[in-house]
Amino acid sequence: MPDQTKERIVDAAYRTLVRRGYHETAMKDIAAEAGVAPGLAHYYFETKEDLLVAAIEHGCEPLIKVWEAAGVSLSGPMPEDADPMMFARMGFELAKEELKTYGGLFLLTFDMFGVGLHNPKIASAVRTFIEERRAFVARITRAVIAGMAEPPLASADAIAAAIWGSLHGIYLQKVMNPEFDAEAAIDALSEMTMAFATRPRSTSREEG
Amino acid sequence: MPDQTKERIVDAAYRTLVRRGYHETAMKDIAAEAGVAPGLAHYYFETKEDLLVAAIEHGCEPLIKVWEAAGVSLSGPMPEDADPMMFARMGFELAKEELKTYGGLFLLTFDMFGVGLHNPKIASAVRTFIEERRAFVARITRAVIAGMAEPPLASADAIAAAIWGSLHGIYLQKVMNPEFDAEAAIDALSEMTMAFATRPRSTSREEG
DNA sequence: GATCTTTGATTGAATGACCAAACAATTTGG
DNA sequence: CCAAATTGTTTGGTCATTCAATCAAAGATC
Repeated sequence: MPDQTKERIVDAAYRTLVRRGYHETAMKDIAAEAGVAPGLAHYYFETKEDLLVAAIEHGCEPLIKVWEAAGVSLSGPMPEDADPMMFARMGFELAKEELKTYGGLFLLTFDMFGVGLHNPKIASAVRTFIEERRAFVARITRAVIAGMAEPPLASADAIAAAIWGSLHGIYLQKVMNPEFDAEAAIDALSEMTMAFATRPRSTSREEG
Repeated sequence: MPDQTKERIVDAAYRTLVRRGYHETAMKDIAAEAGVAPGLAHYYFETKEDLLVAAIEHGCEPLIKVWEAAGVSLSGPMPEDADPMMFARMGFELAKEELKTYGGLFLLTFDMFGVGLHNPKIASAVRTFIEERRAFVARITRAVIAGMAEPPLASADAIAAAIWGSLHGIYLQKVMNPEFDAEAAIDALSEMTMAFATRPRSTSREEG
């Protein structure tokens, strides 16, 4: 029962935070959603911030499982035998799928970003969150660069930051406006990066 | 004096909101920063939300002036005689400059995004904010596409969404971590888009 | 020119509500 | 019987917004 209860609280927190947002949900709202007394949330989580972090991690679980089912782990290395271009393409496809299926998680993520702007504890969680995912993109980027006819001027890390940033910028637009065609934007990003990765060796180019 | 006072309150709001964030600043903090009585802020602005919107607009003013000094208006058309590629390149350069000079504004912008996630009034302001800027990028994109050897599969709007998104994703990384090398990321984005825009006509390519 | 009047600007103190966290008391399960 | 789990209340504080009262200045009246 104890572990079950904690899990129930985290799940209730996730649902409530997605629905109402961090600053608009009270601890007792979460407790009510979980069907427990107001005080119990503080028994398992010292602060509301801790509960937010737990809720985000909880929300990310299914998403990470999808990636691992596809043979990729967020923190582990890329499989050596795989085609990096295929991985990149798959990444964009998965991104589209995730946005469609786990829209609430992205909402909560941006909420966390907002809170993290002026809250050290959340800020630290946000930095970890970003770095982990950006490093993942960087691993794929490095592998793709290794196969390019002419290596780019920019570092793999810089390119990864631009690509990860673009995905999240697209997520933002989608979260702020459900009418927004995020799939088309991700396809455009995919087309640009793929064209960049496969461009032929050129005689001369200028610098940015 | 009356107009001056309102301006003073908006300016105080901008500074206080940047420093402490929307949810962590009280109306009376803003009033204190402006050197007026607590009630006066509500005399000029019905709600705290209105003051946030006014503060953002106030913060954007110098930035818009820089663009107009460079011959571009956010909402107007592009000058017909200009080289679109040059405009694009200049856009990326200005983006780097802005991020260095007006870091606080970006912080406040992301704060507004966070608040807008669950606040209809702010959400509407955010949508306008995004659409205005994305449309601006789209105008440049359209002009660039017109000069491409082989037009892209993606629409100009989709490409603009990916590029604007990337810039803001990069801003986000910078805001969350000052160590982050945003200039390198913007250079990488610039390199990718420029390479894409100038790529030669190819015999055959696959779809994303 | 002196006094009254109006209007808008400004003040500072309520109001009314909310909430995170702490806590003492009770229950449960081993 | 004990320790962990759970309850529901209290605490101590916050804050947006309202409001009655003051103030300053600009007309209006005589």
